[in-house]
Amino acid sequence: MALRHKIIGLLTEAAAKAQAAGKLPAVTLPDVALEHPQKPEHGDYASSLPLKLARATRLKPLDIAGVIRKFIPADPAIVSVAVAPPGFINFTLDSDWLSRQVEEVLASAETFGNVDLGKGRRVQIEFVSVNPTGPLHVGHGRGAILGSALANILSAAGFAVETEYYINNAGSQIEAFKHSLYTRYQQALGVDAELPANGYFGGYMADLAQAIIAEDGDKYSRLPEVEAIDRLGEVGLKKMIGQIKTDLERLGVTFDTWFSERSLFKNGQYDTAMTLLKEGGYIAEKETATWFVSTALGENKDNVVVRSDGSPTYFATDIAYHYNKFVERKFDQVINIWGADHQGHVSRMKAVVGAMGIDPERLKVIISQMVTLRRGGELVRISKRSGDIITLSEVVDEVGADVSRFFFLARSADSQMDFDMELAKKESAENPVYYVQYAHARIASILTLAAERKIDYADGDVSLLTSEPEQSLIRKMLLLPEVVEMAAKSLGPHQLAYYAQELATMFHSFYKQCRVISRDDAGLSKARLKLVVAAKIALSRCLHLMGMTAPDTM
RNA sequence: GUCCCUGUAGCUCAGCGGAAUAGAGCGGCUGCCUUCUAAGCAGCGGGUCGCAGGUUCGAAUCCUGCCAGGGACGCCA
Repeated sequence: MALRHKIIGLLTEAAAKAQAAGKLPAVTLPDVALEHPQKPEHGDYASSLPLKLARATRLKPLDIAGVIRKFIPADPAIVSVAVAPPGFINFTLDSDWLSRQVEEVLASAETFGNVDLGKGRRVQIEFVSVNPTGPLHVGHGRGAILGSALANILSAAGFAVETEYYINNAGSQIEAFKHSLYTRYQQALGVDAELPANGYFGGYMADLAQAIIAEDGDKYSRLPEVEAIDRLGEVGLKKMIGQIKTDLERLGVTFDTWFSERSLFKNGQYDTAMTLLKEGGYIAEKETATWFVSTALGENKDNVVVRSDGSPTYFATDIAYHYNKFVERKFDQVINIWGADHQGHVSRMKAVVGAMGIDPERLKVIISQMVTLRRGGELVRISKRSGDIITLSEVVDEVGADVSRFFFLARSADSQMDFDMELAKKESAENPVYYVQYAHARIASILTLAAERKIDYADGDVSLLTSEPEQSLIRKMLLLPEVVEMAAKSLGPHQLAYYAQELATMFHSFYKQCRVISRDDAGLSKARLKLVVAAKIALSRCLHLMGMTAPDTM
């Protein structure tokens, strides 16, 4: 069990025992707040529980703290429990216990940092899900990286995670794509043709047409137009999806499932979902269209699900899709990562989930805010319709996958961000990405030297690790499980990026102050080798959870 | 007009289930390479936490209003 929970447990029990013994009024206990104090002299963990109890019990916080402290049993991990004004209870970890944790980290190896928050519950994370009508740009990259890191974190937190890309391959945008492609195809073959007004004007469409001509020649031009548009369009879609997949793989983003929107119509789930809503009384006909009456659920307005021409809207298929997620596939929890332009969709989606009899709390939507791409001071437009577009893969070409990932992960999804490629490249020498990876490489280098000198440190005695730099490094390492838990609970992968930097700082500082491989003190060398291996585990876990590489040389 | 996100150090951002002198990186200024990678370390300087009220023993954190920036309000997706 994580240390943090253990201490919370000690406090809760102590307060309850104090109440049972009549030393503390039997008021309802609040949730125990436990934090890491800023000042080292305040210990490793501090609780303000006495302060919170002061009003209800009408006692002085310091007195409450004194009473609770008496009921906290001795624990091997804790050397002291101190009462401090205005009413804190401070816990300081035992130095021997800390040293011994190095062995624990080594024993857990690649599972170090894992926690059992999820208890095997099934979580689906759906992200990116861009219409396959054009290449990915930076904004999509942000969602992709966020989603894949979150998937890693939730797995580490004990959830059974499945990642998914929802392919919107039905609907009017797809029709526009097919028409645009057909036009470009004709043009490439020397036929006079004009793009539809709602078409895709990007240069990549002409490239796509050329690529298809290179493979299949002009065979689609010999078909009747309607059939040609469809057959050609399908080939184009397949190629587009393939390109998206490749771009994502370059960033280390993969999916367990590529889910087809069309399948919802083939297997009848679309009809089932609509029937379900109809039976619930949430469907109404008005103005020749069919509406989901979201106003009945407190929404601002109703939404069309079936247009006057009988075709379903995007919202309608999304309803069916969520029916599929919750009812057919029975995910305990579903997380959707959407771009900022979809935020208006969140509340009605939750409303509709509730209308289908599913607890809306099981659906979490993360809105990743806009990314503006810059080159120095210059803004780069990323519109898909206009020809002027910097694709995600171009960004990855320039700054690399690791840097891209770290830059996106170092910000919470809530805040808009500028992605300045100039800066990402220019700063590369002083980059936090390299700072963290460098720590890992330095350890690898130490281990190489140890191997060259044939040092066997299996019998290293970790109890020798008592100095301040050593203990600080251990303390920081031991926070990884807490960070994983926090990041999983708050769905905030950025916390890992900050922690990784702090951990690297502790290592670099230790490295400067403590010579690991020394001819003078073989015993200490062996102990420190163990420490360094443990730190390497913690660092590489961090980097891997973020989907980054942990290089041995730099 | 309604709704969502943001406003913290020169810049980019953490912190926002309230609590002990507000943090990091970059940039600026000082020092530090005979031994495991200086892509490093140690230190200095830098803040009315957008503004105004309110709740509280205690607010960057919670509530209300306002201001500023971005986004959404389609029988597009």
